[in-house]
Amino acid sequence: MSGPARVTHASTRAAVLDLVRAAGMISRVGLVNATGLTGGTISTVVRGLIDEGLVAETGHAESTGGKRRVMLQLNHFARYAVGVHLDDARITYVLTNLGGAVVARISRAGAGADEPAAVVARVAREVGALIDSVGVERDRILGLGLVAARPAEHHEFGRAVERATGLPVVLDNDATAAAIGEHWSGGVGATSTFAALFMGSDVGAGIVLGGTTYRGPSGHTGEIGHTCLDVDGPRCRCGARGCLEVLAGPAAVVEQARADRALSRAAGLVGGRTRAATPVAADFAAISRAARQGNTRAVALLERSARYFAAAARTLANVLDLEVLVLTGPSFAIAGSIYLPVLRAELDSAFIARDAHPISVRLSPSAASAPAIGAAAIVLQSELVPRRQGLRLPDDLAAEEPPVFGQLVR
Amino acid sequence: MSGPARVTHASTRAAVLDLVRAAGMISRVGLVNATGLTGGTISTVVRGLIDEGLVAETGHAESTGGKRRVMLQLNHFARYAVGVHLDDARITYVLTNLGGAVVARISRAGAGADEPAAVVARVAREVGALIDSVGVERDRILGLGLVAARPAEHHEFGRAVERATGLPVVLDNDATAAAIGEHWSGGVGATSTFAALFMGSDVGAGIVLGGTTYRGPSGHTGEIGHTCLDVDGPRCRCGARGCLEVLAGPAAVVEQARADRALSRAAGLVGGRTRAATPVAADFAAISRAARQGNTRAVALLERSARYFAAAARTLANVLDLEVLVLTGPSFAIAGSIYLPVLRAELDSAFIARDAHPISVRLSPSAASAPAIGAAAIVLQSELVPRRQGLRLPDDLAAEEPPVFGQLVR
DNA sequence: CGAGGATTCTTCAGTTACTAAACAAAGAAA
DNA sequence: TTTCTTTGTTTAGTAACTGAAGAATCCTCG
Repeated sequence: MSGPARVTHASTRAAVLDLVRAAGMISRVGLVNATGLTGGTISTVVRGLIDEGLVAETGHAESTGGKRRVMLQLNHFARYAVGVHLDDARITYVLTNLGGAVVARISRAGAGADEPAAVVARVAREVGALIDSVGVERDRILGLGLVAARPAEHHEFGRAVERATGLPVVLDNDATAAAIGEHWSGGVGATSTFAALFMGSDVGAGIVLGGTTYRGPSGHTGEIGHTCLDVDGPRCRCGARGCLEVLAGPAAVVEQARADRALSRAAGLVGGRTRAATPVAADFAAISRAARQGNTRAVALLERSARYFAAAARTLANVLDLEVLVLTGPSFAIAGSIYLPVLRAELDSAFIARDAHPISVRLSPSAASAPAIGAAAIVLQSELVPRRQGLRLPDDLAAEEPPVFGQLVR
Repeated sequence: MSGPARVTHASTRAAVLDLVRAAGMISRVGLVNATGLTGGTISTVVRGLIDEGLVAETGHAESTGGKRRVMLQLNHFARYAVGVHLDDARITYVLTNLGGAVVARISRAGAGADEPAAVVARVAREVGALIDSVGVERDRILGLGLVAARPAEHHEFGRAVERATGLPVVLDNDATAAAIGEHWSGGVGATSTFAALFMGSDVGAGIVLGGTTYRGPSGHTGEIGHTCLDVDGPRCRCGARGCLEVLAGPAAVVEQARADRALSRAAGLVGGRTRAATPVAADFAAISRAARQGNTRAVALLERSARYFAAAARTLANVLDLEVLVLTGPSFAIAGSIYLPVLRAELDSAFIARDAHPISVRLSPSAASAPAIGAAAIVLQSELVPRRQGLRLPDDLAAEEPPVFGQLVR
């Protein structure tokens, strides 16, 4: 069905553009070394990028004995992207520039049980406000990334948002988005193999292998919430026993805290007896606050959870031969300082490939908005990187194509 | 450093060749549909393959209203490859043709504590005998795949084998090789995402994602032996607690059986009190035999192990969104019938993406020699598939390049 | 200050791997 | 036989490279 298969100019252009972005500032010779292409090719590709206004020449480097290199930089404010993260507890909006830097950011209460149509209208309104707040022309915005825990359920919603905002919409998983956000924000090498451990209202992992995000055949990748950590443990909603989610997920932590009268009172848990609309995230935050203020029962509770997370992270690292593990998402934004040392200790002492290469465990510098930033980054990628690379391979089935994430809807 | 970056004719040629191999028999039009290339391109690529003697025209298909399709097939006996699997207990040799079909196969005792030089000489002799047994000319053999549990330790050994046999040698992990063997032998779709759960003297998993084998940045992929299944479990040699290997690996099963006097006697365990040279595999086989003959204690022991394996397999499937899981390796060749139903039940009831797509769990039809077959398949791949595809990307470090598996040494 | 080397960047002819489209060949249906 | 369908080949054209020559810029040293 779809178009030609050869690796066209488009992919080279995207690779060069991505190098310029990743490097921050680089010369044509630098691009020659980094890509393996010849100077002539780089010359023409760069000229095209400059003509489009995506890249600009910005001064010169020091001479190394001959002509000074002309330095190139991304023209950061040439294009923009919107990222929206639908969490149960909150909806986070960011507007980023071409470099993935956040230009504007707002956060509002979650949608709860509102009518879908009302939510669409609200999202469109809030996206409009976000854009207007910095006065960017609409035609400079490449699109809108919409990420959530179960993106497949938001397909129609995405279509509606597309109609309401007039922006092309890309759907994806929030954990995957968080990983892409980390990758895009630098800090992790361009070809690195890493996972973003995500904790929001639920748990997941975004996976990037050798610089390429891995989504799996049905987009259900990185379900570490259902990593088995006790074959005889309590039963999980997935049907199995002893999953990370039931043992140590945010909902489990909150439930355990609520069962502890003294802790409930000290932390001022809002959930209490009654099942409120979106209490897990709020209560988890309250427990984390209590822990940071030295409440030993809160600390013990979170450290217990962290030990389970550490075991799951180790499993993940061993299976995928990870180089980097980043903790992101709203819940890690709050409680990361408690989880981080526990995970680090586990992976330093028991990562199987540690003799071959170290594994770096760190907390995202922007954990709370990482999924939204990633959502915007996906838009940037899907606009700047070619849709499919390489040959289309068989399994010619695909009469009814499955929903594809991380690509523009329609 | 290394060569050009564009996707050259070589990769298309390899893709077409691989399609011919995978399909068994296919027409040019079939290749057009499968690749997305035009008829003209397929025409010239196929002509090249026929000229090289790798592909042959073999009759016609029924007409569908017009000219009958000329069917193409791999010229199976145009080239050969040798696969060698170094297990602690046994060394397995196979000679396969271009299609990956086993032409000759021998199996000898493991090397134990023999001198490396002696082992090299022995391997070279036995490879020679293997080749001579079917009278294939040396120059039709593409190379020798050498797979083992820790391939990095066999680098020098591989060089020596290369010198002794005169064949180019490719090193790789045995679990990865087993996965490639399964992939190559068909049964698993060309673009499928699957894992080969491997049990020999130890435990591992070979991973193929969307048709591409995943080796990780340091080749330490699929270490499911160190999947955590009990955060408070017994300590493992990797430094952690409750790893699959200590809870349910072959060595653990054998140890548990030896502690059971009645079972030891019934199964006739050779290990007994003393630590013999390579008893684990033999004893594991004895336990499996006893279980198949209805010994309830042996059955209970293996089923207990299977439950742990099932939990680890579920974790793996959930993280990678697997479509297929194949059990391979010598130990599954013997005990697969006991493990298979337990794993199947677990994944049918608790695989998180099961609503999106089914996961098929099956036993390899050639579990015992799968790693050796895979080793040969790696040679076929590394000869017929281009080294690197796409652009070489940055992280320009790599002054001292790390050892690369799955590619020819030198 | 100006020649000569070093380095960076551009230009341009040539190559490769494709596509598109016309054409030829072979069989089916009428 | 004529006409249609399908398969496969040939040919001219094109995109995206490479390689090599040349232009531009800067440094150094007499």
